[in-house]
This record gives sequence, structure tokens and C-alpha cells, in this order.
Amino acid sequence: MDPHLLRTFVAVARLASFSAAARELGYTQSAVSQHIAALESDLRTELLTRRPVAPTPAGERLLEHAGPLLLRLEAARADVLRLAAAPPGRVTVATSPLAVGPRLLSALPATGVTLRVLPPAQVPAVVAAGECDLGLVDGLAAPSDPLRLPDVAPLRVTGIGEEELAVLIPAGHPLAGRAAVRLDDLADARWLDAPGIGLAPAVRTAPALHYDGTDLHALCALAAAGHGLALLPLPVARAAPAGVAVPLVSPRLVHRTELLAPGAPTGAALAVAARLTGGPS
Amino acid sequence: MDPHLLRTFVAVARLASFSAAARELGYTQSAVSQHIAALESDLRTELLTRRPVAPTPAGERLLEHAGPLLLRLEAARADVLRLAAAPPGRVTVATSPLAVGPRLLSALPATGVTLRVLPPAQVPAVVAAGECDLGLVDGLAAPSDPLRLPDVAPLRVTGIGEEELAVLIPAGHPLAGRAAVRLDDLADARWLDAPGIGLAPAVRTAPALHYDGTDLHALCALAAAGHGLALLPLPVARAAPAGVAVPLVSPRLVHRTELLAPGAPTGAALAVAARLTGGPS
DNA sequence: CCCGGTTACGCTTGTCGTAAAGATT
DNA sequence: AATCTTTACGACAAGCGTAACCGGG
Repeated sequence: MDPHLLRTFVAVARLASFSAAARELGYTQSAVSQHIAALESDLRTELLTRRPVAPTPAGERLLEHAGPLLLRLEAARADVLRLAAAPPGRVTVATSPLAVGPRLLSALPATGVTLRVLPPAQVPAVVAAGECDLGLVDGLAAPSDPLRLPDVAPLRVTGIGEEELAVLIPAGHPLAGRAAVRLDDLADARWLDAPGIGLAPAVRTAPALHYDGTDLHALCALAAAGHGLALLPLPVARAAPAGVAVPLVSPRLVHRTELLAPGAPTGAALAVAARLTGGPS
Repeated sequence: MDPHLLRTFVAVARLASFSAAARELGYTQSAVSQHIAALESDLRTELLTRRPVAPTPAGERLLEHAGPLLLRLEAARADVLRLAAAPPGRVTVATSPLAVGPRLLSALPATGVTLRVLPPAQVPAVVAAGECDLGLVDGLAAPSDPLRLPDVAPLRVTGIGEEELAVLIPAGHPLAGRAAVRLDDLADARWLDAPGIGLAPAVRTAPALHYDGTDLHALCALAAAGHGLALLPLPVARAAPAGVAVPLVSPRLVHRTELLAPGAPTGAALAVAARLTGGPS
């Protein structure tokens, strides 16, 4: 179960070829063959069928473990390395689109910060891997409940804000005049599915349209044009250039944003983190 | 970042001694020294102070990663090995005390099952490591919300039941006559803290008494005798030999129990899992 | 036949143990 | 002085590459 063997195993499984994996990893075909043979003899099981190359059931199972395992290993390495390196003045912050708000903007120092907007699902991994010093993620949660994040590595999580939710409804829609809606009212509605922005997965019904970008403006435009409803934080929905923001009152959910830090942040990152957690809302 | 190096690193840190770690791991002191040196040169950082042997800040950080990492690695190995081994007729089920109820008892086949009662926090690790084929955990959650479990490994989680909560109150207590209580009513109450059984950690106030066992009967006796209140599933509290069970109506929380399975359960474990998820409640 | 995975074999590298040296209390 | 870690060094095994081998399309 050497990580090197695991790494070539996932490469072979992904590429469905020993030789392609060898090229990708800078080994010879022979070495890759020996790696797989070593793994299989260690576990006393066939992990791959040859010709065609495909994982056996046991191989499938190992693949489920190997990915997170290698991710954590790399994250651990990067984390310690970053801690050891002299803290540079620059701070890079990974953030999901909806976490970019007045709070973040007022907490940023005048200079020396790089912002990296990513789909919420990728933020924890990027922070864990040490590519960014801090992370901001947002999502749906019951009031004052923490978010459910994948724990790729031990990260410090701090809640830094909660907001009401609203549904962005096109102007002509029958519900557009309501002062508030319940999710039940919208049981048959068609929702926009935007994994790059978040919030949508909470709704169970079949989505009307997939949007793969991270651009909030585009999502609002789609919603206002009637391509489907969008679930957004109330302030964001209010600020949309078109469409009507109707607060969602049931179930009691809020839009929550949290700060992720690898261990205790150091140096310049610490200052930003402090302003985010303790600073003005 | 070889797992072997990591393993000796945690051993050295835990024992605060190179030579003790060497004895424990079956190496010579020299080999341990070389392991640590290899890690430190790889990460280009001091991880331990010598004389006395203690982790540096970077070492502390690495320790946080190393534990879960090694656990997952071992879990992955055990999982694949177990899948590969011919499924024996015996099934072992790890369960937290409060998950043992009529549902489980009726789902068990007449023979071939070993039950292992553990504190809820240990159940996921035991299932992940393949020591048990199935796991049952219980805990507090908002209705129809999944439990928050540590993800030591990719486990299949299935909710199999939710119950109302109740507070077990000694007979003479002022609240004993109430038809229902809110958590606010009990803000100043003293709670029993029983991590081996669960549920207590949801309450924030300082506990009156720690109970480290997993025996439900003992906990009920303590509560009935006035040593502190106990938060229990309503049916369990009702069945207590003494004390009064008062339903908890606010906040809206339920006692939830979930089934953990490593990947898809196989053979005899599958049959038990099916009866637990689909069987009579 | 050709493509691709396996096996054989030599070489390099890494890893462990023994033993001597160095440091710290 | 005693204890514990480090360093030096030799033996052994592991891992990789070259090259020959085989099994399917």
C-alpha cells in the first residue's frame, strides 16, 4: 500500500492503460506492471483485468479509497511545507462566488491579496493542499448549524455570517407578488442547477437548466429570463438587476458562509482571518 | 512522506523518545533516527526537538495530519482485503448503546452474528477498519438530517430510524409533572455527561457527572437518583425503571440512528443490512 | 504481425543493523 | 558518567530500466 503504487494504480485505472499511465508518470511500462503486480500480491487479489484494462470489484473499492487518501497525503505535505516556509506578505484566498460580499471586501487589506473564485466544492481541497492560505465557502444550513464540508484534511472552520434566503423569480411569474414563499409552494417549479455557485443541490426536483460557470450575474439573468428559479441569499437576490426576490420562510434555512484555515493561519493570512471573523459584518 | 516514516514519527512523538519508539516498532534506534532525518530532510524542516524529544510547531501540524492519514490507509487496506476474502457466514455488527433497539433485534438472524457495543465515536473507525461488517450509530440531528460523522473512510450511510427525544427526570423534580419541556426550561439544569452513550454533548452547560461506561441501565439509574438529567430517546426514557420521561419539544431534534456499511456489504452482512433498512420498524 | 502487458536480469539506490562517536543532563 | 541521539559503514533487499517473451486482435 505504498502511496506510489496507489498513485500508479489510479493512473492506470483512469487511463485504462499501463503504457499510457507509464508515460504520464515518467516510468517505463515495465515499472508500472511491477507496481500493479506488487499491489495485487500485497492484497492477494486481482485489481485490474488486462485486455481490456478495467478495475475488478476489488479494484473499484480500492479506487474509492485511493483518491481521498492521496489527496490528504498531498495536503499534509503542502500544509507542513507552507508552515515551514517563511510567511510571505502575500495572501491568497479561495472563495466560492456567493461568499464574495461586503464582509470579505471590507476585510481585505489594500494590497497583497489574491482572490481565487472557485466552485464551493473545490474550496476545501484547495485550502487543504496549501494552494491558498484561507478559504471562504458558503452553503445552506439550518440556522447556526455548521456547513457540511468534506474533510479532506483537518481544517479550522469558523462561521462568519448567515443571511436569509430568497428565491429569484421572473417578473411575470404568479408567485412574483408574494411577500414570502415556502418551499412547498415551489414543489413543481423548475430550478436552475449551478454547482459552480451552490445552493441549488438543496432542492430535490429535476433542474431545468445546468449552468457550469461561477458567474453570479449570468445566473441571475437566467433566472430573471424565466429559465428556472434560483435560490440565493436575500441581499444578493435583492441586488439582482431583474426579477423579483421573494424571501423563503420555510423550511428555516439560512445561507451560511464559513472561513477555512489550515491549522492556525500565520503572518499576513492571520490578519485577514481576524478581520473576517471579528470585523464588521 | 512514506507512511512508514509517518508511523515512526507519530510513535516517537507519542513516546517522546527515539529508543522507546524503536522498541515498540521493532526497529533499532538508528533506523528510527534515520526515519526522522529522512522526513525532516524531505520537508526541509525540524519536526522534533531532541532532548527533550517534543514536536516543533511544524511537527505538531504534521501530527494532526498523520493520525487520520494512517487510519484511512489501514482502513483502505482492510476494506479491500475483506472484500477479497470469501464472505464467511459470520457477521459482526458494531453498534452504539442507544442503537440497540427492537429494530436491530428483529433484524438479526437467528445465528451467526456478533454484536459489539462501543461508544458512538468509535463505531465509524471500527467499521472503516474492517473489524466489523456493519455499524449502527446514533446521535442527535434535526429531523431527516443525516448525522455528522467523522469520515475516516468512504462509508455508505443509511438512515434507519428517528425517534422523539425525552429528558429523564427524577420523580421529585419540579419539572417531573410537565407534559413536555423545552431546552430553555433546563438551561440551569445539571446534565449527565456520558460520551460512551452519546446525546449529552448536545447540551452546552457544565455536566454534573461523567459516566464513562456504555451501560444504559446505569445511566438511567443515575438520572433517576438525581445525579443529573439524561437526554434519551423517548421510548428508552419511557422504559426506564425509575424517573419520569418528559418529551423534549424544542428545539426540534430527533434521535437518529444510521447504518454504516463499508462499500456495498456482501454475503451475510448484506442480508442483515437489508433487514435493517427495509425491515419492520 | 503488431500492440501491449509480463517476465528475466543486471544495476543502482535505498534501508536496515552494527558499531563508534557526539552531545546533554 | 550515563543515557540517548547521530553518524559511518557494510550487507542486503527493493525498485527501475533494458530487453526478451508471450498472448490477443
